[in-house]
Amino acid sequence: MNDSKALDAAISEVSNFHIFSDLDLKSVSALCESGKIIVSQHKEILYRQGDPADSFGIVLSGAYKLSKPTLNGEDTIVHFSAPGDVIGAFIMSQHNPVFPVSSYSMGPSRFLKIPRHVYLERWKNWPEVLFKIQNLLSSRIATLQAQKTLIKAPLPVKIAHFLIDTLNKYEGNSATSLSIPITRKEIADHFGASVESVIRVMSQWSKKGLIETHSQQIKVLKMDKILKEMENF
Amino acid sequence: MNDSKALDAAISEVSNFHIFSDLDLKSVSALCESGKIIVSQHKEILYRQGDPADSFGIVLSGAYKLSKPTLNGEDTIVHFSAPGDVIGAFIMSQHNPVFPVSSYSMGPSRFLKIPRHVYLERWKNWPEVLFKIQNLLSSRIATLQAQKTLIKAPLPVKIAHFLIDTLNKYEGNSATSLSIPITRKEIADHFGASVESVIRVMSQWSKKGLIETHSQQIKVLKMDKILKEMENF
DNA sequence: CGCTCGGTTGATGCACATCAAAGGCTGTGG
DNA sequence: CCACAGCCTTTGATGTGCATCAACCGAGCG
Repeated sequence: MNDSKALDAAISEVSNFHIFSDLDLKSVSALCESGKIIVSQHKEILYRQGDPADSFGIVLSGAYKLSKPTLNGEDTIVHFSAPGDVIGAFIMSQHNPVFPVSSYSMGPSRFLKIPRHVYLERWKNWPEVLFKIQNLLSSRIATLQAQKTLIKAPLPVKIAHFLIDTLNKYEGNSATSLSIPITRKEIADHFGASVESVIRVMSQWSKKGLIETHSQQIKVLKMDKILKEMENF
Repeated sequence: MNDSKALDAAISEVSNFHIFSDLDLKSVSALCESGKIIVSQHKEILYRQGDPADSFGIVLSGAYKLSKPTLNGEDTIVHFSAPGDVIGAFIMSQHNPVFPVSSYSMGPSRFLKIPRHVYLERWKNWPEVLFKIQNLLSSRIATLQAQKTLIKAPLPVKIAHFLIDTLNKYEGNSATSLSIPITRKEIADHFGASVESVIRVMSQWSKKGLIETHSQQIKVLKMDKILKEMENF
């Protein structure tokens, strides 16, 4: 088996992420003990909402979307997880935790899955780590709150914000092209809009040459004009 | 000065809250060192968004709303804080933190304000406490996510949910009457709706005898019918 | 080759927003 | 003590952004 070799590789990978930024390799290994690397293709399910949560983990590469069905059966996308994001750690300390949302891979992705007992035995008693998780949580709250200030904005403004934010998050500040595949439906589900409306906005932009998409890879051609869109409210 | 006496009283008060539930009085005192009790009347500002955050604290009684201006100058209410809620703790560990939202009292309220250095020296190094804060944060995320599943729901459904949730949160499960004053504008700002629309929904309910309001105190008369409203989607 | 999935487009309707006007209530200052 | 301003609520008239419904196309795929 080269399972343990793969795990070692993953450990050196995660040690670069912010959450482990000032820990040595040995500590990181301890935190990732019994970790398993999950490799997902496009649109595979990682965790199903309602299932008992006996593991959590860290996104290594690609992306996962967290979604929750609405009352009438549709889906709402609650969060897009980028590499370095922790999924499920926040609920590990509950008694018999259950996943509050489902997680699906977006394009080929990798995830380091760690059993719950490692959380309870190691993570939970390690102040520095708790602390880092707290930071992750609070930045996630900040994101959700920032999104809330857009509720009254018209759809094009929301989509423009989404594009800019997602570019920053996944590709860094100066990037213009999104490597993870995102469908219009997913954008719609993120805002509670309809696919058709999202399409109408984005195909306008395509026609005007502001953006370009090839098989779900979105590319921003005229960043300045997209930024202009954001100002309409 | 009976400042210290008042502080002692507040400390025994907070020690009942969930966040301190399994700490002894001495520990709680240590965590609340140099705390000051802030007494607010209706609609007074506690923290202003953008101001440097050199303190944080715990809601003792009443309620505070956390709001953030939208891009065009209006307000979005991001969270209602009940007694026992911690305000601002999540950002204490940033360098030169700044409040991401403004906080206003709703009706007469009291707040135990604790200087930032106490957080950095005591709270931050106390695993059990970090842990409790993590729980608070994750339940706040759960709330925000749950709200997100309502984006597509029609306004009456949203308002019904709001009433039920707020009743549970502030008054407990079986209560029917909200003691904190909430205006229709505040409900509207919570959803990004217009005051008029909220009024139209709620005055229908008033006419049908489902609810009753006297000077911003909302009372639910026919809980079952309100629960029915929630099912329309 | 038929199937599903993502994208697209047009026609129609509705749930809200917006605008406008008014009355009650509270506090404030002349 | 009255006038006035500000806030909250209300109601009606009008407009519009977006959902919904329906149909179609192209691409990948078992």
